[in-house]
Amino acid sequence: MQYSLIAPRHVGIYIFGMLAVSPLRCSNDERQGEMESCPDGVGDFSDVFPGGNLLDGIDFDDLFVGIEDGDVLPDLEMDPELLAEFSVSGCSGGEESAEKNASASVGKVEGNDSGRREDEEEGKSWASGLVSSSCQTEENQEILSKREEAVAVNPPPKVADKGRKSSTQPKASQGKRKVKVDWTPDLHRRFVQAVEQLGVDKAVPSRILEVMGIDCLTRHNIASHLQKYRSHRKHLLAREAEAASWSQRRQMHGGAGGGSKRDHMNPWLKHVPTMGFPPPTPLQPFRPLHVWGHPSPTVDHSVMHMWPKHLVPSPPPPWAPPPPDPYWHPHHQRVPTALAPGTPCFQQPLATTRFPTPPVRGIPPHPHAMYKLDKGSGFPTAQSDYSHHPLDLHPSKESIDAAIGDILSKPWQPLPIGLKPPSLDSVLVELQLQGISKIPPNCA
DNA sequence: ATATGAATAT
DNA sequence: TATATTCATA
Repeated sequence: MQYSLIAPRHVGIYIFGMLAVSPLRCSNDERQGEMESCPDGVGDFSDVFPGGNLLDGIDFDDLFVGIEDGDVLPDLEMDPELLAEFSVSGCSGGEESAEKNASASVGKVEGNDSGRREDEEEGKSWASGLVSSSCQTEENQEILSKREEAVAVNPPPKVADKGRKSSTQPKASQGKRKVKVDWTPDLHRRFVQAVEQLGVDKAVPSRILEVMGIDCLTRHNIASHLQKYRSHRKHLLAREAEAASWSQRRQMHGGAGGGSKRDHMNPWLKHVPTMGFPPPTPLQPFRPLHVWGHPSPTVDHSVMHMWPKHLVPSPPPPWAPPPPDPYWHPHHQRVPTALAPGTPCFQQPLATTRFPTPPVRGIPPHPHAMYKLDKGSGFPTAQSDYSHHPLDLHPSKESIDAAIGDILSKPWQPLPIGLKPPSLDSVLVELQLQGISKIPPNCA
């Protein structure tokens, strides 16, 4: 069940408000049939406030904001007729199962009541109390549902109601509250599809909206998401460029196969197999299906498989899945390293045969694959902070010393993705074998 | 007048 | 943090 943290909280808030003024509630009473949003957790406080303490979960500021809004509490008295009307007016009130259909939960009641400045969602974001509305794609597949809270109840404008902006209706009753779109994986997938179909360069909000064909979304929703998408893409491209540059430098200097003269001169190049590194493009092991960016048109979905349950590491080895992209989708991957059994995965590209085991120390195959060794357990933990500089492939003596000091004192280890990192001990042994004496005392 | 996108707010 | 809103401008 996917919630934005905001949504259920506010829902709870208004439920709380309702409880104070009205017996109307989402529970096993006679309203159950109409309040179809209940099964989704709206009425389940244990869902909303896992801690079990209702009061703790309430943001009274928001509550007061809602009350000040003036139309919140009165509207808590919902007219069953409106609900009925709601349910037949195109958006089903039923809740889809969260794991099957992406549902965009919608939470926040907008405080801004000032004059309408928007256009296209006029008449779309009519609200209803504590019900879920859902949007469907052209294929009639339920993709997005906006859950609206206890807000002003306004019947959806009927088709003939095109002449909106009836200036006679000022604002408050216009039920125009915008809702927060939860960009679920499914929704995002459609977004990316649309963007790619249009071409990344030509993809502008309005066109994307068209292509996506989800009329619950507004151009602004898209624009906001697009902004983030582009930002991420930029980030990603920079990373790949950097990785490619590393790869290139390695090729230029490393030479093939057995050590070159250079290898003798540079202890950090010893034992470095030339082809021993993953491709610059981070093909991550246990790659989750939904990642930001492009939906990998090159990925053959026929090789996609369900990771055998009995092979799913439990707990997953810390070195196996580097954070998919900590910059990007933490929301839907709250536990990036935890792989639920049955999670569809792309198979790791032959880590044991294509890449050396054990891995080579000291030279980053990918500048951002950083780990640090836990001195207690000896296990590495993934580093999501990209600010650490990778080691220079061909460092001067000084930079070697600096790097050693840096690595061992932190100690951050740049490692090939998907490979088991060396233990701290083995690093120290290696350094000693190489006659490197400058091991910071705090690492011994 | 309106769509866009960066900046900023929530 | 993710998404919404504002704001400058094209």
